[in-house]
Amino acid sequence: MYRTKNCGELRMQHVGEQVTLAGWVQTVRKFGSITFSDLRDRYGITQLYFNELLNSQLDSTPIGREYVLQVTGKVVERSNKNNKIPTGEVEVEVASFKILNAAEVPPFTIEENTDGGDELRMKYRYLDLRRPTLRRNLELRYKVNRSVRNYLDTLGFWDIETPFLIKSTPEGARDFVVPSRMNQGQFYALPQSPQTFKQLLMVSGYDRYYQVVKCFRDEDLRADRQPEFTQVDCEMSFVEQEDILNTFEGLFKHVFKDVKGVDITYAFPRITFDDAMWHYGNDKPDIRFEMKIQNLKVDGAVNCLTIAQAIGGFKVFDEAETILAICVPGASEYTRKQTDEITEWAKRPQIGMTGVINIKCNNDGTFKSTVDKFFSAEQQAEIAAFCGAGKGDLILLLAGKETRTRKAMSELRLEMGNRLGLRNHDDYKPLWVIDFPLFEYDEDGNRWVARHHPFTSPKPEHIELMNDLSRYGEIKANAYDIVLNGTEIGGGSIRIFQRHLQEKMFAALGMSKEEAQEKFGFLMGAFEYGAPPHGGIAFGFDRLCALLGGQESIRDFIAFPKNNSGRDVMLDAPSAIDEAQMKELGLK
RNA sequence: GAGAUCAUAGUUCAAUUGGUUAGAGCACCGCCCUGUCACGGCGGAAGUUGCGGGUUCGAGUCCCGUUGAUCUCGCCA
Repeated sequence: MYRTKNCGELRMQHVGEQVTLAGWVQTVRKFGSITFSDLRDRYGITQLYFNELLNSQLDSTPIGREYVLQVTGKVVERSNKNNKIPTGEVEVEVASFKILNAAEVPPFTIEENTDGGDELRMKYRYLDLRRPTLRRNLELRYKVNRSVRNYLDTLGFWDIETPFLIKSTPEGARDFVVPSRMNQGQFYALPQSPQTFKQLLMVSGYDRYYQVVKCFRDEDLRADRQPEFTQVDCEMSFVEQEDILNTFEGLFKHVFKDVKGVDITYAFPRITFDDAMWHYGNDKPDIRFEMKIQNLKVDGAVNCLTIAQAIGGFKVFDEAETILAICVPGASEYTRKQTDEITEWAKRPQIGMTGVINIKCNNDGTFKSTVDKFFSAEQQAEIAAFCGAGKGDLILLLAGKETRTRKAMSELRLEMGNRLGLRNHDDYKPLWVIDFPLFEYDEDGNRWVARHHPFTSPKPEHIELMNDLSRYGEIKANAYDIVLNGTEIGGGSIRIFQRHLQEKMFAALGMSKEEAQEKFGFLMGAFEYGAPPHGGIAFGFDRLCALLGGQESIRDFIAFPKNNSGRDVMLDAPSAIDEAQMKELGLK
């Protein structure tokens, strides 16, 4: 046995015991004739004490950072205790030690706060993973995983694996493909999700299925996106939307309680997609703070009369399709510099507005705005009243095309939430967004596409509208997202389970009968052999872990992540393959 | 496909309007040190300023190109 105890477990109660530890040398502190060293493993850090005798051995066999060391000695009470670490009351007085493996000097410090940059840490990921920060993240991930499995197991869900080498489909994200050697010139695709398989499992009668499973999408990346990522994929039969929302709301409450000790006792708020867009400008509202969007004018229709009554006419407002406002509480004292900063922020190409109008509702009841020329004090008071602004508040207005302006206002709201410190990551405010549109119009492709995916069922009362192309935009789906603190962490739908409706759906998406048969014949065939009503949901597992860990980036919650360009900088993948391999695969 | 920011010692950063021999912290190496735990003291080594071109008497600094990184928009059913 290499060790009798680990580096995190020794306490006062162990004083006097003879122990053997094995781990990595974190630091060496030499004092002439005695030496202290910290030994680290996954469980913690234990101080080693080399007395005068042992110290001379260190001269002949020196130890350095990250050496793998085995020591045997007696646990003793420290004369100077360290209350910063759990083992800080004791130390091991080394009687003998053995270097199990020497180590090069690592390229960055392996401590709580490393001095290494992202790229370097990725290249030496196995070293970065020794740091307590990363270790805690992966531990959290494991606990979330276990908690999810425990909950679903209790409810009788079965974990069933589905294949990774599958067929490429045209809809949705770009597929990763894998050439087939035995079928030259043909390719498998890696699944974007196990969607069709889990539906087939429902047809097979496995009415409660889940899987913690890798999914693959060949799209451009972000801090919270990886080319391969993990989903908690679930599906149930003989359920309605209500059953699914209740079941998985329960899952979230369980995980929050289990992993974070957070008790959410109330029912998650539910908000329709339309309301979310109207009040927050997006379909994943951050409801940790209010600051709801005020719709002064939308698609040319004026809701706040005053804004159409500018003195001598105000071109910016008159010509705008949409005018939106938010009321920033307690910000009326913002300086010119601060409001300019906000304007500059809105003018960045990613936001794309030409400016931000502000009205300061001063504490003395007066108004000061960038549009004093166009609106009298009384008129500004009316606008303030419409926006629900009181003394001391700052109203920010954006005007322009509906889509762009709403999107920009959504971003501005979040930005102001950040500036005011209203987005505390310890504050968990989950909600359901429901009643998503079934279709959305794809401007580039000049066609209607499925907003969720083509297996999503329209609301029964809206099926009729599928016969009228001009009303596609009105059709709502039995689709829902779960949103946490402004991030979509899961989404799902009640599925289509009848062949005729599925055919109708494919036709609505502009797919010919032949094409639908070729791509999804297996699914429609299955629907002819007794498919039960079913529906499900999938959660972005990496994102959920990052949120629970209070971080933006999912990378440090994945043991071996890829960088911004989808590269594994440790392996240096992807890479070229040799000529012979190419030939064998029929690629050359 | 696009925008922003960045690239200088092992590492994290600095270097004034373009001006002497490119500096500092940490890490590393050597010597000293019996209670440290961010140990301390003294000394030392360490650089093709990502790469290629240009402007200039002179470029880490300005310009063009290129490669890579981070964040974002498009994209991600």
